[in-house]
Amino acid sequence: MDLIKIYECFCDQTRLRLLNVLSQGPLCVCHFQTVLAEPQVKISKHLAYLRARGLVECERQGNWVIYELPAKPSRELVANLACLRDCAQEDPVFKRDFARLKKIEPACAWVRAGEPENAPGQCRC
Amino acid sequence: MDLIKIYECFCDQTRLRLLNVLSQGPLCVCHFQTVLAEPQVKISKHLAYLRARGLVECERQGNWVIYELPAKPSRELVANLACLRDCAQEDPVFKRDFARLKKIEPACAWVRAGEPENAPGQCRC
DNA sequence: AAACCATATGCTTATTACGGAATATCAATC
DNA sequence: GATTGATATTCCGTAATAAGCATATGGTTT
Repeated sequence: MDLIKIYECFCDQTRLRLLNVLSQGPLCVCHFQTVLAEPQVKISKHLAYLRARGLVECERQGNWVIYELPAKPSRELVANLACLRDCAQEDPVFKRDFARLKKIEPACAWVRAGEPENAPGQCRC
Repeated sequence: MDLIKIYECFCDQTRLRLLNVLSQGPLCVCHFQTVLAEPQVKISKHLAYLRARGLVECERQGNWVIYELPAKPSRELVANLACLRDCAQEDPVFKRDFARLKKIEPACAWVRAGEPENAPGQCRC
């Protein structure tokens, strides 16, 4: 029963926030730190947790590691992410994350565009 | 963030099975034992877990305790139960539970009908 | 190669979760 | 009131989780 893995990932607030933000597109770890305003260890560990259960995938690009939702997500994952997205609509925490995400959008445009050659020498967020 | 409580309840297989079966209507504990084919302690504890988080409600009727989904479920709960129902459609474990539920339907008709006066003197399942 | 940056991994502690065996509660019946 | 039936709780051991600190890794730059 693969559903369990999904719900194990969903039952922590930090992970829900990560997944919610990821629904807007790929990001690298430093961006998560800024958007969630949580320490690096915390972000990194929860991403590892998600990765171990197949809820996210990642790819290294130089110093940066880009995380994104699976390219071929299961039916269950799609359904539950949609449900989450729906439920999170009004939640202040999720809304705040989205607001901060919008703010740093310029700084992470190269990720979304898939242009590692445009990555800054140093993190800008 | 109330979503977390929901997902905490969802991340155990026994609880998912309980909720799935409950989606068909109220039942009492002995019925769950038969349908899930799990020991009494296990069923009772997981029902208590669900109750503590508001995912189920219960009412005593003589020797029996009837469990059901909340009369006024939150928007999030409704959405997630629907999603679960959708995802569980083809799962063999859930399907087996439904099959066993159908088998004992006569034995628990009085629960669904809300007729405690028709409860048998002794458990029939 | 040394310094630096972004990210990951041990290690520790506290908390919570799960299961089973035994026992307790609560209600009905004899 | 003693017994029986249905359900809940306690106690135990084990395992998983979450968080922080310190440190390690992998890659880039000088």
